[in-house]
Amino acid sequence: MNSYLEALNEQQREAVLHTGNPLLILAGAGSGKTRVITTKIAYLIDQCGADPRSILAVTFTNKAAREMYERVILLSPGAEGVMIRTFHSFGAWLLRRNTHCINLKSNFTIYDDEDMLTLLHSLYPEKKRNDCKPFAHWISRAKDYALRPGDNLEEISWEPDFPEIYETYQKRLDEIGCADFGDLILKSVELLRDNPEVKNRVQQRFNVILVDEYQDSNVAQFELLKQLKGENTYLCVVGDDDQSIYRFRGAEVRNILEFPDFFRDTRIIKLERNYRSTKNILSIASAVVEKNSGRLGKTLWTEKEGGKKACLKILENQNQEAEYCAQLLSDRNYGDTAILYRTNAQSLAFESLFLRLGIPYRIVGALRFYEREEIKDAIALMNFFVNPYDEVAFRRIINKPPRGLGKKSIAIILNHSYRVQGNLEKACENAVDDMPKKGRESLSAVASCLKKAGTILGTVALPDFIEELLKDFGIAEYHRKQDEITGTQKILNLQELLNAASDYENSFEGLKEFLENIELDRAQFLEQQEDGRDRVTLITMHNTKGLEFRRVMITGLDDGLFPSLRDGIEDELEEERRIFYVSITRAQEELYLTSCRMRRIWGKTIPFQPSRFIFEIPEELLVVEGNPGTDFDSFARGTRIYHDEYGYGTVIQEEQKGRDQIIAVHFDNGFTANFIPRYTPLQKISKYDEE
DNA sequence: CTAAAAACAATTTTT
DNA sequence: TTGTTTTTAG
Repeated sequence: MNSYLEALNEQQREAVLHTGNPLLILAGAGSGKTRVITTKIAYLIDQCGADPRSILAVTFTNKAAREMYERVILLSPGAEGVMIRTFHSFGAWLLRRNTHCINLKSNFTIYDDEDMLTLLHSLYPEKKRNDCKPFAHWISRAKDYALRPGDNLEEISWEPDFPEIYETYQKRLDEIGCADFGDLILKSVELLRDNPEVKNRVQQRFNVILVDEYQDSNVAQFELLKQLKGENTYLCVVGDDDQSIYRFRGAEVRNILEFPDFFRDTRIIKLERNYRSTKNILSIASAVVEKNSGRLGKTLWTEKEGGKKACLKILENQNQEAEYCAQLLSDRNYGDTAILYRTNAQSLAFESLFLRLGIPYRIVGALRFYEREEIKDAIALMNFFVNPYDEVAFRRIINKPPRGLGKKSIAIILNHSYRVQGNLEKACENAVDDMPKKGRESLSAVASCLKKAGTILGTVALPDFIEELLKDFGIAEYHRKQDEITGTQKILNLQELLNAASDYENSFEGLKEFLENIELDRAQFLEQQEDGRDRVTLITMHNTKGLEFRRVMITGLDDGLFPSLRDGIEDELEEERRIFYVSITRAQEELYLTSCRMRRIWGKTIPFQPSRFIFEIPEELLVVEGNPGTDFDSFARGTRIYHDEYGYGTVIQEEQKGRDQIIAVHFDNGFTANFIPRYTPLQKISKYDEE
């Protein structure tokens, strides 16, 4: 009967069985925390007679939510009604049901970062789009910290105009009745705070709240939790301070550190047994993360003694790096291998080589489907149809393809919109007569297309409806032409979008649901492309959270790239180190590290030194291939050298700093530069070698 | 208004 | 170097 409890270790079982006061589970990497959460849910339903509908589980990504749901159902088929969502998706769910209590249109659209920027830009047309970017960023940050325009925003930005711009932006957003990502959380907090009856209803519904990846929650999300927790709500959060890697996005480690202070009598359970990695890999991870201060401190242990040592390879450039990984993959163990990198751009070298060699791969998260022009166009069109108040969508679709409706026409339509409470669809209809003759016809065509769409909806399957809409608006034709000119696959991508729509009901509600899922779960299309084939995973370090692979290759361990090291602030270095920690702990058995001496960035070749993190790995756990300091030792003054980019030159100065020799080279082209020969490919040449 | 030319940013990481 | 935004000329 309690078979799934028997599969747990003592701490895990304790965590599952715990009831009453709030519970904080500090779960190290690979300690089976997902198993604990899923088992806990199943146990509550099966053994404690909890109503599945009264359980809310919050995860960090939609993918994690889906996986958790599947695992729960596997354990307990009766758990179907349990709600497992991300914070944002939960916020959207809550707000949709209560738009009347808060200034949101009933069919409000969710704005992503790009939409935010478009709206800001439209409010400040005299500013360049790029100059609006920092403000969009600060607004997001402010919302992460649950700060509204009236609050003290000095922590967010010193820019004197910021509070006013934030206020203007928010005012306009509220007028349009739309929500950006931050609003999904913040407006939820405000909804519950200001509407006791709503709060009561929600608190009655959810008796149990579980939060996964709690270390990456932000202040606003913590506020939301406080609002959601009623007197009798059982609250359980699971996290690992060592794996907090989203501070740039407002994640606040203090949420986990101060959780016991806010919720009195919190029970803390640590899960320290690691089931994933070998002892060697775990020792490396521990040695690295121990360099951080300000951690709660855990000691992971495992029964998997020994294991292979990690292997570090120093390479000349990213092409060699890709070749090295390809070599390692010659054993064709694709499916259990992951190649990790810090920035998405680094995937390129791997992709082109693997394509050439026929190594099957999949990219997680990169080349975001939803960010593509044609997809955004299609979504904007649907959004505008659903929500005619959506100015951002309106601006995107009104003159695409070019139909003679530029700045002037938009201004006229916007003017009209004020007379119809901002309804831009009606404004289009009404504005037809005011149009200069050029735009008149095309605007009336737009208006009738929208009307026609309204009559078709519900009569045909959703993909057919969307296809019709795209055709009528000329979007399909526009991108077909683009495809012909530039050889892209925009039409194919649109087809993919249509396919995804077939899962939804052919009604207004179905369309709305489809749109919301797109906005909140952008990864879902990419995952649909998975065909179960054995493939290498190419993935950013951030995206690997929660995943594991038998063999992991961490690439680009170049100082400045990883750690990223922008201003060298110590705090940020600690976060980078946690990213390294997360990356290392993805590996079950084998760990490979690579570093490049040179890297082409923006068409320029930049020399790099090995990441400082490499030196934090205990020597006895690491095998180094391609010694970083082979025969580049002595560059005496006067030595002639050749450099790939700068050409021929002479060493004019030389000094020893620690174990590195630093030389200054005066090139024949007049340029002078400093190098550390150990890390820079310089050829020593004799005079006779020169032409 | 559109299309071509010029200017300019981009490499952190994502809901 | 690339792709995108802004300026300009028609």
